[in-house]
Amino acid sequence: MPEAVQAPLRLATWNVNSLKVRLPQLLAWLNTRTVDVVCLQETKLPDQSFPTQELLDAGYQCHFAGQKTYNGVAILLRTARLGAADAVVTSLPELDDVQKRLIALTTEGIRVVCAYFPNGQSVGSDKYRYKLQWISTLTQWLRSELEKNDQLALLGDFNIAPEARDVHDPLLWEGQILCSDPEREGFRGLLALGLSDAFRLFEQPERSYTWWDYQNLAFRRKMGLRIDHILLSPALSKMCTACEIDVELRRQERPSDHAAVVATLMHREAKAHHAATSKVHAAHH
DNA sequence: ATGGCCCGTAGAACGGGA
Repeated sequence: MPEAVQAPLRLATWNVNSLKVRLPQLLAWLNTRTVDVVCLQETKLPDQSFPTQELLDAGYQCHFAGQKTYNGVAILLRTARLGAADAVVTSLPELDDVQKRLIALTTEGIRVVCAYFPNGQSVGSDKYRYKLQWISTLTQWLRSELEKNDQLALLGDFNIAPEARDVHDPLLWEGQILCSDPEREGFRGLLALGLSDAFRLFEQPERSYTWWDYQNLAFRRKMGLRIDHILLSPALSKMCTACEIDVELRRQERPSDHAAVVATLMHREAKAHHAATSKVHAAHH
């Protein structure tokens, strides 16, 4: 009797740019996609205003760290698939920060870290220095988290376009905020912890981006940046079978300026079964 | 050719986003 094939686990990240405005879209999205872990950024809601009941009705338990007007992060867990969350933290332990930019929890043995990196505003500004400091603090904290958890996923709005191919016009953006060398070094520092950029584990279409300016018909003209990412520890990278940007969210009426990124994880047995099934299909064509 | 947004907090513009 073959072992039952476990369904894939889907992890997603989406900067909603106000959860109050985007809640109907989020609920519709959750209804049509099977995503098990959903990381949200820029909820812009104090905790008492978080739509816990609506999301519970939609099948998700909520963990969040919010504030009025700015920032705010959340992790939603699909209750039909995932049990209770452990070891929830709502800030970087080493950083005394009023800005709500991080939440982490453990579910099914996976350490899920949801991050909203500072934007930085402009290179050389106070906000830029804060951004670099924040990234450095995150990196140090993740180093210790990885010692305790070999299954770790870092998802969120990194506000960093790692390479030229992640930018619609690399010359225009060269050295600018989101693309400067120190920011990109920060991104590489995260990879140096052993994390992999899930999106780049696979062949991807050219001009794949996750953010487009609301102005200048940027979305239609494919003038975007890839700044939202899913980074996976080696143990999870091995299980990753797909990573995609969901641009449908950006096509809708009154969209967030960000698209979602979704990664699929399968256990080895399931992956082997999947590969075998694909071969059978291929043989038929 | 140029510039054109959106959100929250306001209760009119403005700061922030990226």
